[in-house]
Amino acid sequence: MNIPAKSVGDGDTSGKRTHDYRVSCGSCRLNTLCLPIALDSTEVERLDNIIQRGRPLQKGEHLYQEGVSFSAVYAVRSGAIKAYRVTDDGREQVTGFYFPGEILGMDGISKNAHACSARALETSAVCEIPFSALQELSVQMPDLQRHFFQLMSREITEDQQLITLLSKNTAEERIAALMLSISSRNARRKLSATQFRLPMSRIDIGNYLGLTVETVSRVFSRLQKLDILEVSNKEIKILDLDGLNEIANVHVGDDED
Amino acid sequence: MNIPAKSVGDGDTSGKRTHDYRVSCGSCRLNTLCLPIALDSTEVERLDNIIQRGRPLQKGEHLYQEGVSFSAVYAVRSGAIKAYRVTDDGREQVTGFYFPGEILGMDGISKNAHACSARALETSAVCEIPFSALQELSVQMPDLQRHFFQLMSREITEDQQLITLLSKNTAEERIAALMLSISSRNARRKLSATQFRLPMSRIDIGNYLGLTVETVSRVFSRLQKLDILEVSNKEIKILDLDGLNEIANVHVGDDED
DNA sequence: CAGCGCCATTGACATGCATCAAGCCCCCAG
DNA sequence: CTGGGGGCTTGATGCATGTCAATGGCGCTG
Repeated sequence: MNIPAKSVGDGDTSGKRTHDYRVSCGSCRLNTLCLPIALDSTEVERLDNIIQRGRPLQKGEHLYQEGVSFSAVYAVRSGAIKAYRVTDDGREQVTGFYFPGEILGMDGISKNAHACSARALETSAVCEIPFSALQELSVQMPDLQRHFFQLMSREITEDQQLITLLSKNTAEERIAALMLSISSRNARRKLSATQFRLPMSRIDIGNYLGLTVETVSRVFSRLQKLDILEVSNKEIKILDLDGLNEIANVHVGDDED
Repeated sequence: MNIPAKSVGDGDTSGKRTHDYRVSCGSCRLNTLCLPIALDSTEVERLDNIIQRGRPLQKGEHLYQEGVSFSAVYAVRSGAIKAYRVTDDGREQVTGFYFPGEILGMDGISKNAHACSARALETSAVCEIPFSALQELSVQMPDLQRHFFQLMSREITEDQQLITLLSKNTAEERIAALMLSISSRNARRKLSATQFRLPMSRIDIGNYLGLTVETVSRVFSRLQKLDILEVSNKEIKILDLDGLNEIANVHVGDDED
């Protein structure tokens, strides 16, 4: 709700879907972050032609569900999406949060079926990029192919960072790292790096970071007491970016020899 | 640098190292698991032409190091490779183990520099696949492009499985899952699914699974006491595959209501 | 064959986080 | 304005796993 999809805000659902959800890539504010990066204008136009833009997702609505057949990847235009999978014993594991300009769904390529589910954390607009068309286009546009390889590779390295975080770091370090990640992703979009509203619940944060809600809450309280964060429900203000970095960096050099 | 081009295989080296490192993809025992899958024979030949095969890596030798510029991905032909990154505070995080038929190095694509290091856990043979050539070939061979997308996607979903494991599961469950993973990867290569030698140390296992050596050791002892595994140093025999599966599956349905 | 060093095992103890439980805050509906 | 419910916070307690320490086993080297 704090990031209304441009052109969508009024008279959303019901019959008259004549609204232009059809922001083109060429005019999209995010085209320097998203897929079109590294393409020239005629290429962007061709990419634009394969992309589908639908009505925005309401909070809680699914973009896709684990197991359903894979046909497209998605770019977030506004709002926020969480991806999660359900473990064998029925618990949920959040695997990622996706913000405007970011692309999700690539996990589905390998088995031709989505390996996670994705749902909107708040009202969100999303561009659907049919994968078969993207593949064909990639064959014709090597820059696009390369860029998409890079996007997938980035997803891999980010997952590996999370693995490291989960495997080695304390609750405090994990929360600090997440806050910094959100901060820098905001900065990328020219939003405030020090003040933002978390779109996800404490439960989701804990789930993502391998912690319980209670621990998440306690860590926020502690960081507030240390004057590193100011936390008011979902509203976060980073008061001491250096301090936060220090915590996330596992206090390099804290120990003797 | 540590993988001399294939033209170097015979002739150059002193003595009788006339081994042909020049196994071609067409004749490679692993070609149904590896990159060539889904390609017809003329395509395999073209792929084969870009692949470099060097002398084997000795135990402990690096295949590539974090930070060095990225130029190729690698397929394991024999032996075993571990991938790891070094955290900000200098500790190591193992991010994966790679066995014959598996491909590593895709993390380097996004930044054009390797995001992890890779070193041989035992004497290993590796095929080097120059990435720029692979990209060009992919443009000409859509099946190859698709397959490579799938490989990257598989890496993503596997990382996500590890994330879930680290975030939700107990030490016992993690070890059980790793043993099962190795078991099924052995089976894929037509080796025994129930008896094998671990190429990695307890330290590496613990590091990979977010546990200390001591915990790994204790879990092995416990599983042995339960007659689920027979452990003799690195030699593992799975005595009760179902039992192991049950442990890894987090005892579905163990709790009331 | 002896000695050294690394890896693995085992035990005793410490601790960070989970669990359980209670209460509070905020938002929304009526 | 008032009541209810979900999400968040805070406290008390327990447990799984980390930490520290000692010992054992195996392979390598001279």
